[in-house]
Amino acid sequence: MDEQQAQEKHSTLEQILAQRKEKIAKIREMGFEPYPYAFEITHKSKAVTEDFAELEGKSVSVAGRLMTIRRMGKAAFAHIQDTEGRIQLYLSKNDIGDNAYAMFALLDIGDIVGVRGQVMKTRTGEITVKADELTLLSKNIRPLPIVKEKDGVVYDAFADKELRYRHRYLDLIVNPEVKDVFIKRAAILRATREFFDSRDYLEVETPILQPLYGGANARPFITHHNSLDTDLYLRIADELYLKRLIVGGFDKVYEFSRNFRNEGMDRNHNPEFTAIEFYEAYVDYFYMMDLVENYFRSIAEALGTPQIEYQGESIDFSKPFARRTMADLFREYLDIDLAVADEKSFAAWADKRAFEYDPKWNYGQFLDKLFDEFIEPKLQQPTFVLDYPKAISPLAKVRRDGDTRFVERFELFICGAEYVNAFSELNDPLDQRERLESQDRLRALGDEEAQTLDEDFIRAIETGMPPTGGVGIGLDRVIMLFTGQNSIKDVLLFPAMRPEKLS
RNA sequence: GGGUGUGUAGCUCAGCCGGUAGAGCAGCGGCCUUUUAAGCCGUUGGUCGAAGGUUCGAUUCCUUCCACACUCACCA
Repeated sequence: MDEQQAQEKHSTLEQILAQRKEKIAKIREMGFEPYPYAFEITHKSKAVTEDFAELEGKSVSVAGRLMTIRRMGKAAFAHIQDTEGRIQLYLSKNDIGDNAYAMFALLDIGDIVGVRGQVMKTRTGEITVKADELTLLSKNIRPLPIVKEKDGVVYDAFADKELRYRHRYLDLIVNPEVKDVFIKRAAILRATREFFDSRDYLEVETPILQPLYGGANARPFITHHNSLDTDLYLRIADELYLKRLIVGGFDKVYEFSRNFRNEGMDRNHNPEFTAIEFYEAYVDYFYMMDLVENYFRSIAEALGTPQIEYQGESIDFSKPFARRTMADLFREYLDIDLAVADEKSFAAWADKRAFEYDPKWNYGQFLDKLFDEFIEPKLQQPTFVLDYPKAISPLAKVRRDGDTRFVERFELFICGAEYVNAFSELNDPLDQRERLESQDRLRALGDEEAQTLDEDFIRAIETGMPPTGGVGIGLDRVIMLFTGQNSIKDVLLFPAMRPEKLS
């Protein structure tokens, strides 16, 4: 007694851990193995409740994590939770035997158990497995957050976002609705793959470690290859590699691309995120617009939700998406005529509206900033925005009507946020070289996000790339949209966090 | 980077005008064979995010720092 037992009475976290380790020893002394190798399950919790009519009185074998325990001397009720839900257990000393019941007395919320027993209904009508046999499958030593619930009201919810993100396993255990988001995420990825596979697209994998980074405007993560003694970059996009494949003769390719961008983090940005890029030879951006529209429609259908609510806006994917040119939108929202506008007139306009700008901005930058500030938030219903300034789109073909200030590029906006970026891909090698050289010059002048000149990519284009339509979609945002989440952290299982300081 | 807010027990939270901390759940010891936020009796558990400062005295006031959230900027 005395010292050790006095110690055991304390219940700081460390003491709780010590107590539970002691329980493991006791359980072994009683002849039970706290960490056995397997357990045969006949029914998931959901199957027991759904098929109750058939199963009543029959023997089933279920397993899961103990989430509630209500002991009443020689009998107890408990709930176990498995992937699909919860089922109540009834354990009585008579049925499982003195020894197993004594072992059960040492169990805690968070332990994983298997039970074989009869399906029944309790006096209050809850479907329950009346245990004949109890098997401990894994003894927990670290206490779970205790979340209680009554009549649909949750008490003491595990709500601290930092803890939820850092210890996602706990979040998944005690906040079951979190699971649904990730199940839906998987469904969206599956539907995406089916969408492209069924259209004869080839799924490909291209390097994540790249000697040069390109295909987007962003700062990269840099790493080092020891045996090559060379720096490599984590890709910011896979665009330039997919185009090489188009050159190589794969006419339709797509890739789920985990991209890495060394930039700010917020509700819409995580340093690593998932895009899908797809390229198709012999088509232009009009064709791709139709494809993208069909893509969103097919995802909505796959999820069985042709209409969704997001941030207070009702979106009906069965309706056609709006298509507006930049010129249109500037005329409508800002009363600016892009055909005659220039830096001076933009500046004058900005002065009038007290909009802060950098006098060094060129035509393209002005247009970009004014669009972001004044037009983007207005685009709530799905809207394709067509024709971006050439200066900010070095990989897109200029407009076919001869207005060389603009390129054939579209972005898709929903609820004021961008989801898709696409071009009629530039396949004129001379033009391409010029544009990337001009990006290179910008970078030399300190624009860290300007694109790099990748000679091998130029060589590929020089080899001859067919006319091609290309699209990138930010999948995390698509998932946010369809799961109703407003932070990217809530659709990533392990969002980026500052490393935890373990003192 | 700026602004706002938060940080107290394993979890969820109180703590007034400064006098070194409370509750519920969990834990521990009991009672209890149809409970379900089970109940009842008893009980342990805290470097009050960190470091300074003011003060006789700081969880409380001030400063700095750290972490997180929200937000703005930057950024797809």
